Amino acid sequence: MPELPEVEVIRRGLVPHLTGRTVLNMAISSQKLRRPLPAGRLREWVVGARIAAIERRAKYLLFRMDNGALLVFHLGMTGKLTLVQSGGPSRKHDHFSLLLAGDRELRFNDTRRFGFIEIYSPDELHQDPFANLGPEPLQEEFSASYLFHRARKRKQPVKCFLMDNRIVVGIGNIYASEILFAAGIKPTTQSGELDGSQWQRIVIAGRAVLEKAIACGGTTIADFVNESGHGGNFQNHLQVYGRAGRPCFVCQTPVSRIVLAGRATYFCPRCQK
DNA sequence: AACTATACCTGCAAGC
DNA sequence: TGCTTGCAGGTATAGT
Repeated sequence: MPELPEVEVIRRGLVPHLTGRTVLNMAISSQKLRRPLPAGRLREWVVGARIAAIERRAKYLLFRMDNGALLVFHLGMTGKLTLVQSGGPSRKHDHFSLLLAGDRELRFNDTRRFGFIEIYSPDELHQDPFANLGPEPLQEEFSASYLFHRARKRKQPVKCFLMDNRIVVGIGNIYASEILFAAGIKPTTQSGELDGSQWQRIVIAGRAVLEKAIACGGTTIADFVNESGHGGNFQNHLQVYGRAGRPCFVCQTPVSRIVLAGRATYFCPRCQK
């Protein structure tokens, strides 16, 4: 479900409500998510602590607690984090909740349970838990020269390369197709064959697509909702994703659908070279 | 080493 | 109607 824009939309929505709040208690379901919930350590480091800041790294949401611990959420495919009045009815697939000062409750709901929740103590943070991740696409380090060097000699399709979080984070299956359409590059192109100006187009298109998606409140295909339970509307701006057989908005050629590394991939065979 | 297929889950739509 | 099949926004791991 959520790629970088959706996680960022949730983060921005949570910040004004949760920053500075104290966690009074928590509820944990017995079902495991992608990993088992670290119940004891969550209780130890989160209950009674105050949320000092809410950040994002890649598709991870990070809650910096005032005791120095880091609470990490990953939403997987169907994870939702919503803020509700405390004591509201629980729903199917609710797996975790934080009871907050001020009668609010943060609920983690995840149908497919591909998401997870992790907690790092201050000691564990001496080592960066995200050291294996590539740069953020909205920061300077994501540049044509960086991509050109990382892609050298690689035969991997550029779409798969952009979805590798060791190369660059936050770009998932929807935005990979959209970015390559905006850049005018065919998703099957071997990464190592792209030149500097093509990478430059990918960098520019990447930032533009992701920023516009954030401004639109994210993409809701089936079930993405923000912290208030509302969908986004970038699905109304998608150029190729999910549009197989329908005319390209630019040249009217039918949009193609192929499968790369097991994932549906959409492109315009005329606009993308 | 580089790349792809698979596994993890539930729910939904399409086809028979 | 009811069954089966395929597909879905992520990513770690196994296999070639």
